[in-house]
Amino acid sequence: MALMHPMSAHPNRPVYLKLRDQIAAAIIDGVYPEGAMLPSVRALAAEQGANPLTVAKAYQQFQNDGLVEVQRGVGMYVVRGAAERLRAAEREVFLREEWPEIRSRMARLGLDPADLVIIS
Amino acid sequence: MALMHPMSAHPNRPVYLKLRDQIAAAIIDGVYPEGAMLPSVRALAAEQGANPLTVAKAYQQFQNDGLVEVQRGVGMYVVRGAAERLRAAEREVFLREEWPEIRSRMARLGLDPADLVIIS
DNA sequence: ATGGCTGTATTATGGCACTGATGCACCCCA
DNA sequence: TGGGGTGCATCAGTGCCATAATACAGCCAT
Repeated sequence: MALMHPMSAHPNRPVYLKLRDQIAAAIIDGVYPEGAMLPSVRALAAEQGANPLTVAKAYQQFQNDGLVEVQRGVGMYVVRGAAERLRAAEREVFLREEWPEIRSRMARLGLDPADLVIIS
Repeated sequence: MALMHPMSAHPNRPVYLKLRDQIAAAIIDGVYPEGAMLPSVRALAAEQGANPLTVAKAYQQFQNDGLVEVQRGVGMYVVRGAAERLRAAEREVFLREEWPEIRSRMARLGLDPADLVIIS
């Protein structure tokens, strides 16, 4: 039988959002440490097979949030405390918006988080 | 600070997908018991403030999966065993595709499912 | 100072998903 | 045999996304 939730998240999630999530994860994980320079829009675009403008759109949100600092003509740098602020913000959103839905969904499916902790 | 995941889960989730999830939940929960007729596309559209076609698109997937039976000119009916098949299928997808991502995401955020079981 | 790297602004274009309005085919019941 | 209820097909419109081609402004090492 065909699956029912081919995409509970989003199948056709916009590229610039995927990039944003990926970069955010990299910052939190320390792949791009504080003070380090992010890959240039052109470099990351080439690496990811995307358009430089699309990468710029992903970067845009980070400077809006003050997580990266732009030095025109030089590059974009991860500000101090960015990783922690990012993680705190994500955690906040996760607990408030995502986790309740996940819980009720699991309940409906007859699953219990306690049981799944062991598995993975 | 602006949040990071304005739509990590579903901000702009298409209406027809929201409806599909909602209907699937209703079937699993027995709101629409086996053998019962689903609300007509027009009725549900009016109730949800959506377009009849959008509702039809949501229903479409259920007939593709053989979970509902169509009687032209009459209505759509929930087939026998639909709830259980639906729940099994959803559970399969959840465990295989969603849960791993949730786990790694929680790990990145410094969260542990075991701790959150108590909260909610 | 010049070439090469940064990010950024502008404009245009194609594609695709979502939504909407209308009309048709079908079935049941009075 | 009508009338009102089904689902369904077609066509059109709208908006977002992604791409593209340029061009500009700033910085730096050679």
